[in-house]
Amino acid sequence: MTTIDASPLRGAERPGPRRQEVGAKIKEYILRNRLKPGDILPTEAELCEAVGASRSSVREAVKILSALDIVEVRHGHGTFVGRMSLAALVEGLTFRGLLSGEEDHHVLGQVVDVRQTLEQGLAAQVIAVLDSEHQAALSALADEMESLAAQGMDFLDVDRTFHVKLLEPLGNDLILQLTEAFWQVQAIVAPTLRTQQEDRLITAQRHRAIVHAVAAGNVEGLQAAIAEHYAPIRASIARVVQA
Amino acid sequence: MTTIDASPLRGAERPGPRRQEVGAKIKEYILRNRLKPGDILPTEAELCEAVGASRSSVREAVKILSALDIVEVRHGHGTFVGRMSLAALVEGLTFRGLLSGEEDHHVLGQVVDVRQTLEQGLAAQVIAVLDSEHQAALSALADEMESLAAQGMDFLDVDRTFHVKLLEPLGNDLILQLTEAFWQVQAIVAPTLRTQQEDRLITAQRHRAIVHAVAAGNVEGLQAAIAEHYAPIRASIARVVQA
DNA sequence: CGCCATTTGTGCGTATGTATT
DNA sequence: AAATACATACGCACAAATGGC
Repeated sequence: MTTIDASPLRGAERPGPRRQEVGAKIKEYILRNRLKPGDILPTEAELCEAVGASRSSVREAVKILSALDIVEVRHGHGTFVGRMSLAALVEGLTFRGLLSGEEDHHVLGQVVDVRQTLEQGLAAQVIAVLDSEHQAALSALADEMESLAAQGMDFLDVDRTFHVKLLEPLGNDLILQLTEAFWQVQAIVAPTLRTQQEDRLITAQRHRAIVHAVAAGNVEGLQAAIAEHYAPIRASIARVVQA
Repeated sequence: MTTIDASPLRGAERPGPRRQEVGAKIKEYILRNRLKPGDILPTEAELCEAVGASRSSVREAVKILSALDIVEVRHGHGTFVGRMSLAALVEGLTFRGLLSGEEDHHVLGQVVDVRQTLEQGLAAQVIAVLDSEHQAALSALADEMESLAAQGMDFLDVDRTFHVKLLEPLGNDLILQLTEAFWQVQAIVAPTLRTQQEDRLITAQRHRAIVHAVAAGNVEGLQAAIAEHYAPIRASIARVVQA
């Protein structure tokens, strides 16, 4: 028999809502079988039989797990173990930011705080583990940003790549994903405060200052450069609060 | 008519899965009506009619939103705007940690890295804004921890409160919630590496060192104290990796 | 207290869209 | 091109929980 049981659960218990129970069992199944991202899971019908629940309950449970990127559903193909990204964090924080952004942008300000804290706090380690290869890559990205800014174009993708590359040598996946997540939140929420084009030019130049500080191996200089890099967005937020 | 439309969507489009479309409309509804956490939403039946979808689709959409804590469903009562906590981050990261913890605990190690980076990076601000009231509270918590540790009892709740109180004066909700989220992940995942009782005693004492550094207004001393505070858990992780 | 209306939770049948073979 | 396997969507009926009367 292939019954999936998270816990022995004797006869008449009330383990909460059905979908929660089913979700727990699916997670148990993944753990017990040592499944990795991309591995396929049983079909809905099989899951129904295994956990003893109806399709509705199984579907709702799977949808919750897919929202957390613990599983990934591909229409007409099957259900697979997800890549466990921080997409849920992005969506949740983005919505909070949009909701708060109707008046002030205090959530956006907090996101900027966290980004700056993380990057400044990691400044010493970044300099310690930096190799010439990454340094060259960062420099090239700064060039590209300045070029795009000069043409009045936005450089969102380049900016995102820059901040990821900056922390990549640390070898900490979680920090990288958090960085990208907060970047995405800012990128989605920030446009509600229409930043001037001047700010973009300044921001581009501030990335070069970061590269210089990294190359010089100056920890305090890097921290200062990071702080100045976030100054324009902070000013934009403050501007809205006053108005 | 009370039709909820996120976008004009002309006749025959393919706006992706039904539940996604419905979820977007529900979020739109919350935004447009400036609803706050705790406010009630239309019933499932009303949502069905408003968005023109079946109850199954609406339910799946609502379940996804509830997983992100954007809405909160109370059986027999109704659906409400959620408190938008970071519960989804906790659940996702916890599962990742448990999955990786089957062999090494690299996810747990990354969580510790982030916690330490945040607290060290905020050390200067913490000292700057600290008042005597919070300082007394932290000292009392350190006392309690040492007392509990001496009796061989665990002090999880006290530890959690300590780290929250430490960063509370900063007035940044997001940082506070992230701190609590990562703390929860560590509290759930760490028990899979059975930490010795000695470590608990040491950890309790290290909290007192943090209090002293804060009181002394010594930024670098505080950062060092924070680093040493995380040393035992790091050692436990390293121990498992070797074995 | 019990009763009852409201609302969400669960189960099931069926038809449709999608991808692989 | 056809067949197969699978997820998607809809609709209905009933169960369970909550709150007010």
